[in-house]
Amino acid sequence: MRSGADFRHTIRRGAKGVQPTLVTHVVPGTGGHTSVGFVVSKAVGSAVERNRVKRQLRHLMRDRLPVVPEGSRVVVRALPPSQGARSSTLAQHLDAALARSGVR
RNA sequence: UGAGUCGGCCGGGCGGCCGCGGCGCGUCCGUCAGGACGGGUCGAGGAAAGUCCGGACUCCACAGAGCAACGGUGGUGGCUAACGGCCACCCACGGCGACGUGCGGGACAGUGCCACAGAAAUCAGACCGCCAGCGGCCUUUCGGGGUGCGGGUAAGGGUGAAACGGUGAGGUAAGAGCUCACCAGCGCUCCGGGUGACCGGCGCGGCUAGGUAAACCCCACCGGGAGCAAGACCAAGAGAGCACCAAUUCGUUCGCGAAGCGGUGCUUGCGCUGACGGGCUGCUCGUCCCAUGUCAGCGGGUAGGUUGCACGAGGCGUCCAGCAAUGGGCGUCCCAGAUGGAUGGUCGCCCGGGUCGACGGAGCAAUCCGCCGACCCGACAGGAUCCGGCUUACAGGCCGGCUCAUUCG
Repeated sequence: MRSGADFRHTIRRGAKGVQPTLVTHVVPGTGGHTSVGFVVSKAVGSAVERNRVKRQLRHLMRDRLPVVPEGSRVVVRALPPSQGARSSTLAQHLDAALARSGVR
């Protein structure tokens, strides 16, 4: 996901899943390709720390693409506690948040 | 061996599995666009950071020029595209020393300021003290002493960051560069050395001069403005109303009626361009741009895409010139170009450091060395047009030069 409009639409209309380190927004089955975006604000940390979190989430989300309905739009927002978190922790929270957002 | 100082460099490594961005290649599929798979190659830093200086590049303005204003820089010589940077040297200060620090032009061009303390803070200054004289009073051992008044005195005391040179001698009522000798310091002439800042020396002068210019100011030198969201190209898009013409479509009683792509004209809105009048940091000649008004002409706007954009003040090696900064020759290499922004995720082993414990060795001991194990830690920090600097942040480690102290030879 690349355009600001897609991000805005998904965050406003998507089903929310809230966890300590992240929040997911999912709009299922709008047709076309499945798209995923990440939002890591400056509150999370410096550029180095934000990139690290974004890379962890990108790899975790890649493994979960098969369980997301085809054509969905997903936005993962990282919260400040995600700074320095282990990938295993982020994985747990991502699974739980996606479940609350109606995936699976 | 210990203490110190300066410079240079590195800033985790290897492997398994799963992945990412750019650019070539091959095979296959496809309606041209393109897609799939395989393989190759390149893919963050010493600070990529802060955005503080300097440039390249681009646009705007400019015949441009002078003065003024404003901003910046400030020992000398060199280096550089340039710099407020770097190198070497000078001077001052600190250190035994290696070395470090410097916001290093001018305080006889002028103006201002110098708190508190102190009597007095810059054409300085009599509070105490010292001194002789004078008159009154008190006292007297008849020498004088005390007190008071005006006067002389900058040697002494005290205040201060700073009090108008220092030491000695002469001199004097007491003193004073008042005079002399030496020393310090200031100015000037001359001689020698150096490209220069400046250094060394002979002589003379008047005897003595405070600080502050990151206070105003003076002097010398430098400076047009905005910035890659610069700029260029392309795609898409390009208002409303009225009138007329009208491709085409629909209906038709074949007369025509309705809708209307597109075009023309008028009105209005918005934007752009030009002219007039007016305004530009001030002035002069001159010129251009712009808010608004009038007139004329044109049609846009918008971070959509492409480009700018990565062969460069380039990296590495070597030789030469130079104390060095740096420059030159030769050879060799191609080395990030993303745009919600790639260079990674995870696991294992190793490496480095710290703490604790066991064992062995040396020693009277504190302790040191070796080896093994467990646990913990591995920093600061992510390109966004590019380059040269500066500044700031940084776990830990490596290499080298030099200095001082001690011991031994």
